[in-house]
Amino acid sequence: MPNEGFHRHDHSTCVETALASAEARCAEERLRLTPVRRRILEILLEEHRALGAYDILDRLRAEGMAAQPPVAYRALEFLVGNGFAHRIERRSAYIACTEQDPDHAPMFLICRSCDSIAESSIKRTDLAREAKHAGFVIEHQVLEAEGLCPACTDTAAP
Amino acid sequence: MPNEGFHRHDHSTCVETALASAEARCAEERLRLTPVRRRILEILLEEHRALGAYDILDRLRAEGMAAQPPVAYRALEFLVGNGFAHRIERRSAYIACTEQDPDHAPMFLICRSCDSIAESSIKRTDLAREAKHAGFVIEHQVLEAEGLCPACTDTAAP
DNA sequence: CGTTATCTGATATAATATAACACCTCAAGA
DNA sequence: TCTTGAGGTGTTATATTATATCAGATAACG
Repeated sequence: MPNEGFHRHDHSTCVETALASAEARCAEERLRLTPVRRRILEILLEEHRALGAYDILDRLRAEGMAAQPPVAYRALEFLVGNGFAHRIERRSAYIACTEQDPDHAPMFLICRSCDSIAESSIKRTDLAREAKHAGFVIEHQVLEAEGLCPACTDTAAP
Repeated sequence: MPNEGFHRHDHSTCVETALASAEARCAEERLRLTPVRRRILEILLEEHRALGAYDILDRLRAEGMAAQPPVAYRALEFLVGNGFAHRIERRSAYIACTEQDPDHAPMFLICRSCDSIAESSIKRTDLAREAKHAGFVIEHQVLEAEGLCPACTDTAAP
């Protein structure tokens, strides 16, 4: 299914699967998925929504782990840098990655009413074409759309 | 010219033209382009790059205007809300708008080397099509691409 | 002219993010 | 085996970005 962000699904297995595949890729590419990094990815996967760095720190603190801001920011830098998570700029928040396709750039659909976020995607070339007109070489794309998700279109304030 | 962000141009006239057209539109739509708002728009136009709210406050302070954070944030809210400026999420910064076409969403090309920013654009429908698959209604789009501008492609670090 | 909405000025504080340094650990090379 | 260096963690302190709130001013409009 290309986009399950706004749909129910079996959550415990999806967390396990994603964690396992992250572990596999780290082993393959000699990346160190240390305990803090792994736990933070797991938290993001469990929540299945965007969390602020300080939300994550609260969780870590509750579990007795080290919880100074750099702990979260460093782990998030690793996770985002390696494609295991994304930063949602509009929210200054972080969310686990649910699709990894090198040909597509992630696109996020953020509901202003219920704050749910779905990860969609767009062909990388679609934006690259625009950039090319300006002689610009894209290294990182931010595609975020804010609006109303299917569940909120009827009920939310205008 | 569709995109002059990475090119030289006559700057004093472009500031004047943009200000005049902002004034015209405000008169037309009963929007209040007050002195602070006008001055901040002018600063953004003069700089022709993205400024942080506190950069703007420094400028205001130097000119003897009120310069508490809310002064800038309120004016920026007005300017962004009415399309006279944009917020660059990747930089937590603000830039004057250089194109206004209701059919197109602004797209920003941010050079990671020299930090220049060009405003390009993309058909609104291009992203809306993706969103529609998810039953999502877009109200606001953020399209930002980070990379290297033409002037930096050769010289910048990899 | 009076009323109401909008805007400004100011203080305080919240939320987000980074700098810097000591220490640890583990693998690669001498 | 030693040692050395890169990358990771823990911690303190601080920087940067943004908002809540309330009192007073000004404009819009009947």
